Amino acid sequence: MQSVAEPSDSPLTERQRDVLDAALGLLVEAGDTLTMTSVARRASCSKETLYKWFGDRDGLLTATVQWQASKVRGVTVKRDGLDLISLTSGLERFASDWLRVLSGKISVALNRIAVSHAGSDKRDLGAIVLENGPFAMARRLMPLLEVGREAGLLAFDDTEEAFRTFFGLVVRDVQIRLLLGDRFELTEVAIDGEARRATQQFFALYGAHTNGAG
Amino acid sequence: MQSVAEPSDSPLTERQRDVLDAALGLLVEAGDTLTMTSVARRASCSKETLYKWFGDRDGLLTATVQWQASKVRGVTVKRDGLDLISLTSGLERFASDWLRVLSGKISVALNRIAVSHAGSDKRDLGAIVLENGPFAMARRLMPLLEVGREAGLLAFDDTEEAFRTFFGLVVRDVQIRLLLGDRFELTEVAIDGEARRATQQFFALYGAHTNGAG
DNA sequence: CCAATGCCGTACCGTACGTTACGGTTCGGT
DNA sequence: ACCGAACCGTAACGTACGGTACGGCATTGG
Repeated sequence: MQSVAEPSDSPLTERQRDVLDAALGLLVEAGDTLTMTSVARRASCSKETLYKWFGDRDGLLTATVQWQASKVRGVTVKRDGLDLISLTSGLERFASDWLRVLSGKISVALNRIAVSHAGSDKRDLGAIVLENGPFAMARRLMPLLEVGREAGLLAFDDTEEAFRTFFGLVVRDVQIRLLLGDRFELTEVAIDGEARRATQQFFALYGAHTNGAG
Repeated sequence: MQSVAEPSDSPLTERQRDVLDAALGLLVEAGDTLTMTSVARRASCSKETLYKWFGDRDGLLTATVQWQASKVRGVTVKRDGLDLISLTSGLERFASDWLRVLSGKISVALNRIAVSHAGSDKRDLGAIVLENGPFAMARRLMPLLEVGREAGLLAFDDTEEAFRTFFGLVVRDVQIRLLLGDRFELTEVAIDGEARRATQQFFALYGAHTNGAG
């Protein structure tokens, strides 16, 4: 076991990013059945290089998931001049963005990989996906909710509770059905409709003009 | 390829059920890394018998998932004398039962297997899990919701819409976090609390005394 | 022009595991 | 007592794939 450069330590070269993109494409197409040989062929590189750069198969998978995660860093929330209209549209955009990402082939493939490797004693892909999936959404959304509360538009005690309810209203059974392979038509307009409904229901539960939660 | 008795065709013998129980235990412990050899050893049977009974590894997994599914057939809904109290308690029991099953080791293991095999061109475990998971819950719950509507206690247009919202309020991010390997404390009292909250929120959205949905 | 380095392509190795084959044992039927 | 079926235990086979070794080429620096 020689010392291998951790992907998080050193920034990736362009060639390495190309290799990871190739791996990502194969992950989407073939899922967990992707082989080191297929990655090498797709990326037009040698297996030796794969092992030198990423250590082993698990390292390659981890680096691929992290690479995709690094591509979808979220936008931040600006706290100024928040009224009901902008809060509503902000929540709706969050919801539709989330559904769009969630139903994308890449997200489905990565979640599948992470789920099937969960509980393994090796590097934990599940933690990475959690960190860049639900937890990232929470980090982006919870400040917005609290700003809404400070502006007197929302009423709740526990921000995380409120977030998780919003999550449930938005995602419902969509993600698990996608992961389990259910054929799923989720058009752009359907996503926008879902986002509007979820936001509306969230206001019905946590809007300041109604009774608070709990 | 000789003709193999499909598990759905012929009822299982007691010995076969024992074998499948052994496979189920290994599935929970080892996940998808279970080997035919390990199942044969655990079940004290020969590999030849496994192949004769179940065809191949995939057939064994499928039979195991179906066997577990057949064990958790749900209870039916009685339509008589439904008032607000019994509807509420019915929904709460549904929710708590669902969360209890969902967070169980067997459910997590089976969903992991099904997710990691989804998209394969072989027998579709995902469809089986979907059928006996979310869809089974829908089949059990939707009649109850409609009875509640007929009794003037609930107001909604689309029963499936209402069910999926209930699903979202109950499950939220619990299942995906469990599948991704997040350590999760979900005690009995916590489950009951979650069930009460979800039911309460569902009434806030779909109760007949409030505005209907959409 | 000449190392030296880095990487490609490929052949190769070791192993794990699905699958098959086979001898030995139990057991119900006649 | 004999037969055949079913099954156990285990050895053996075939293969796919992770991981390694090595020869050749292209680029860089001197």
